[in-house]
Amino acid sequence: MTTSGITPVASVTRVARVMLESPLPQLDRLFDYRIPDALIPDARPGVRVKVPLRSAGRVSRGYIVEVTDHADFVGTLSDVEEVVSAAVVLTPDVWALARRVADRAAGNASDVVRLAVPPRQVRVEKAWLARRQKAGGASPEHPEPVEAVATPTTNPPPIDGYGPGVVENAIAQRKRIALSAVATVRQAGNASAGEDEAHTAWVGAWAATMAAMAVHTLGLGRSSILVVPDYRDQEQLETALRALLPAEDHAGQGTATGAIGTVARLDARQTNPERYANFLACLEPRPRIIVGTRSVVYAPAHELGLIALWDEADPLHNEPLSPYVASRDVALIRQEQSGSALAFVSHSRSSEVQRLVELGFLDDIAQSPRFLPKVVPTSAQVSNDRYAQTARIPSTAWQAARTALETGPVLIQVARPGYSPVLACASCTSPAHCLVCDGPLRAQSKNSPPSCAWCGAIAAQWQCRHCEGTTFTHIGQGSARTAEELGRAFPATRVIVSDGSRSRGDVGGGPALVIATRGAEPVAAGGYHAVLLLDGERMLARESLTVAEDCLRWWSNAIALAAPRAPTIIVGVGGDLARTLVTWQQPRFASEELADRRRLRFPPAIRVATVRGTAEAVASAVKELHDSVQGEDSAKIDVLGPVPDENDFVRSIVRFDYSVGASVASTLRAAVIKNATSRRKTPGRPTNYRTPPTLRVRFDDREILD
DNA sequence: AGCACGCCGACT
DNA sequence: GTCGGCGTGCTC
Repeated sequence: MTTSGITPVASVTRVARVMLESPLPQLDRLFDYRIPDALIPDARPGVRVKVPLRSAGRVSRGYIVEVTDHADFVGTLSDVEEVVSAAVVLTPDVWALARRVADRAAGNASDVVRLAVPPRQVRVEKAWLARRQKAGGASPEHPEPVEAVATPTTNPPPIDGYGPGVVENAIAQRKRIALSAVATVRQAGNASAGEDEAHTAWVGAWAATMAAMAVHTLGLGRSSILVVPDYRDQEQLETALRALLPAEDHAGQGTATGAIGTVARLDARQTNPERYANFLACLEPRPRIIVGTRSVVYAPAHELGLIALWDEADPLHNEPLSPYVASRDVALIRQEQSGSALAFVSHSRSSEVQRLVELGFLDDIAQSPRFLPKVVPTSAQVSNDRYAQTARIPSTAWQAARTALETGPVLIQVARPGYSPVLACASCTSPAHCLVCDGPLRAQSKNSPPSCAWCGAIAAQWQCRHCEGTTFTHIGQGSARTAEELGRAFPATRVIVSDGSRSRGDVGGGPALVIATRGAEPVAAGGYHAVLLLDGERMLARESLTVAEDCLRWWSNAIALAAPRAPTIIVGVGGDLARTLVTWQQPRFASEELADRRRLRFPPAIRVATVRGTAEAVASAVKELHDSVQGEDSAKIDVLGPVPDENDFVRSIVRFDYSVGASVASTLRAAVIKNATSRRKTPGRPTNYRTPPTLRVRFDDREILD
């Protein structure tokens, strides 16, 4: 191809910068490879590749994240071995997000990318590429044509409950908001649509609000990502969306190789082909509403206009895979990178979100006009009624349930079954603690003396630390039995049970007794005519720093399933918690909770990182941490422990201010890499035995407070 | 991970 | 001399 005197264009070396799919922390950086001429058309940023690593014949999978003309690497480049597929699956913004999320949690970007990009499904991908080619002639050589923007056929309905235009403006101005959901249920769409399914069309008002927000965003030509904790919430949201969008927008859900409509979904219950088809649809250059559980927050989205999380404090938003970053934190980073609007929608208020509100980082949007559920606290004093006594229900609650059952369904919330009975002081009902180590006391069997769950000491000469009491009581004993007995107490009434294993999405509007464990309450058509929160004391007796916050969330979400003006009876809960529910002022409670955490220097007032490993590895990491902070910053970090952990490891907890988070993460990351690259043999083991990583770090673990 | 390189003890 | 044990380090 050389013409005399002219430098051939092809002589410029094309370099691919590649992220390797490897769990090794020392490989968590970009590697440069030469792109052979034959691969140049397909080797674009975002495609999957195979590249050689270290020695001939060994290949690693990875993604090209950048293509340049100059390698940073001084040395001979290896060639990219293969472009696995021309599909650009790791978009630049998702890559940037993955890198930032990994850095914040001292983890691998490739671990985050694994959450963001589902496993490749060859058939689905081929069908999608062929359809794209046919539709727009899109090809690696030609930029993808911009498809006609889908405009909603119906005008977006006003987002009501917050004053005219308030939420719409927040979306248009790309604000970050904490939005208090309206605490009742709504009928999705109008009654004429799908009459035989009329009772299934009731959803929490939050779902109607979030759906309307997404449809409004769609009207601005932008995509939304809606993140929910579980599939039951997802079903409500999809029901609400179906009511606002024409049927064709929901197309393609069952068929992995068919085209996906405006609404795409990504959740844990999908088959791999279904998930990949929906994922690929998100890559298309048209605005979509993307609905799913926690990892949907990483979905590629064309012109992202809104990220909205429902009930962000639900533990299901916490990712159980390394690097364990909760969807709230991912959303905050993604909002910053994309400049989209961001909404945390909930009934209760977490201390994390309250902190962001008090910083002025989130705008607090309250309801207007104010919708106040009718909450009635009552003592645990059991009614004189014979049936009520059998079921241990106080008279107020008993009467409310009886009255409501004449006209409609009644919800009874009980604690999770299988909860080990909690021992408490018989006179003041505060949880009983071990006199030796302060651990929780348990009764092994009915008649054995209580012993400590931590140190095993028998609590023989026990005395309550709050009052003078010396006798025990079992709190919330037998809530499973409660359900059974309620059925007998209300004969001739239909009893529906909904718990973790047998959960119901919705129930009809006729009289029925619905017994649900907290978090598994079905939506009732028209709302419940009464709600009974029976196991309050027992739920509060959990050993956790976040117990009050958790209970408020469970109770608030159940209360929000009541019909307007229908009473909620909460049994055996008084003080601030009851007042918070009666006045429906969860943010004020969260503010006090946050103030307490500041005093105690607990999250979310500060951040935490757990460092686990051999005593030497942990000590060395902690030393580097102390060395890394100078002067006044040294007061922003403190270390608890080390204390013994599982199998000869120790554990330290690092507490640090948000302002030094990046530095703490990079220091601990360096310690992890150093540990992984300089491994030593373990004495007394077979030759060539290598210890598994002897240093692990985890950021922002909520469970260390339990 | 998995493989190459290099530095000390027993050997034809 | 040098063979090969295993500890250490690197991967574009």
